[in-house]
Amino acid sequence: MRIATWNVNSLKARLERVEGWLAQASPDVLLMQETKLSDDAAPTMPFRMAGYELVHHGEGRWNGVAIASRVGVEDVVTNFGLGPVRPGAAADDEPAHEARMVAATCGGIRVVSIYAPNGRALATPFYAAKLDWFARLRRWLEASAEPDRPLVVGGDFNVAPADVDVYDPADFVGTTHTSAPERAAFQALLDWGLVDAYRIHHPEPGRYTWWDYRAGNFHKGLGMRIDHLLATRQVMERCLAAEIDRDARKGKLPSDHAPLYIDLR
DNA sequence: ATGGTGGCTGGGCCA
Repeated sequence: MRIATWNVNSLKARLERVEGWLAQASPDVLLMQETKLSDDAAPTMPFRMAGYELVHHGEGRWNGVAIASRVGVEDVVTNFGLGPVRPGAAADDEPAHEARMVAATCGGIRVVSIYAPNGRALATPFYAAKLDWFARLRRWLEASAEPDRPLVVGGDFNVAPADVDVYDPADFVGTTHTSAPERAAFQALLDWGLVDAYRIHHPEPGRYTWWDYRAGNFHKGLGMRIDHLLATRQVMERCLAAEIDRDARKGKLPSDHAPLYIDLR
């Protein structure tokens, strides 16, 4: 069983590339982020034609998460079960106002597709909201999931967990994605009972999932590892491999993220 | 130190 995650940066703009990647990589489950679509604009039919059910949770022009599965979809939960998102609501309003979380059970494994807030800059309300969002994710796991059951939390975490996950830690001092509170929020997920599946299989530095479109950063190798597949022990016991498909970042009009996948026996 | 690219759009905002 292959489970993948990919921040596609607009599923509308990327549909052909996603279809091509499904055909080539043949994942059983694909978690997507930044679909940038409303639910009624979700491309259900193209996925069905490729053999996948599509569960989409979006709000329109920003954010948006989805799960494509060819091994079934059960027990869908969106937005941490808080109800419909309300785009434009105040950041401190409840329920959460952005489409950043959808969960389903696929092939006997609970999968969660998440798109963590970027945070923009330290000492902004957006950064504080990012930390609050991670605290909410952790509380949701405590309330609605079991660390001794098969579970995968995957997506764009917008956190590089360690210095080896960025090309030059000095470049990130005073910025988001590498700050101690963000790393602590990531660690709190591991402490609950999740394992960073890619890092277990790849201790080496210089492995990234995102490269800025600008300044030729991809070709210079200037990236960050901010997309992750975190899995509970029952999944890790079955995990044979974890890979980043860097080739999918190449060519014309790619996403700025590469897909990441794990293979389970 | 700055700006660079891309995807919403239909002017900025966001990443």
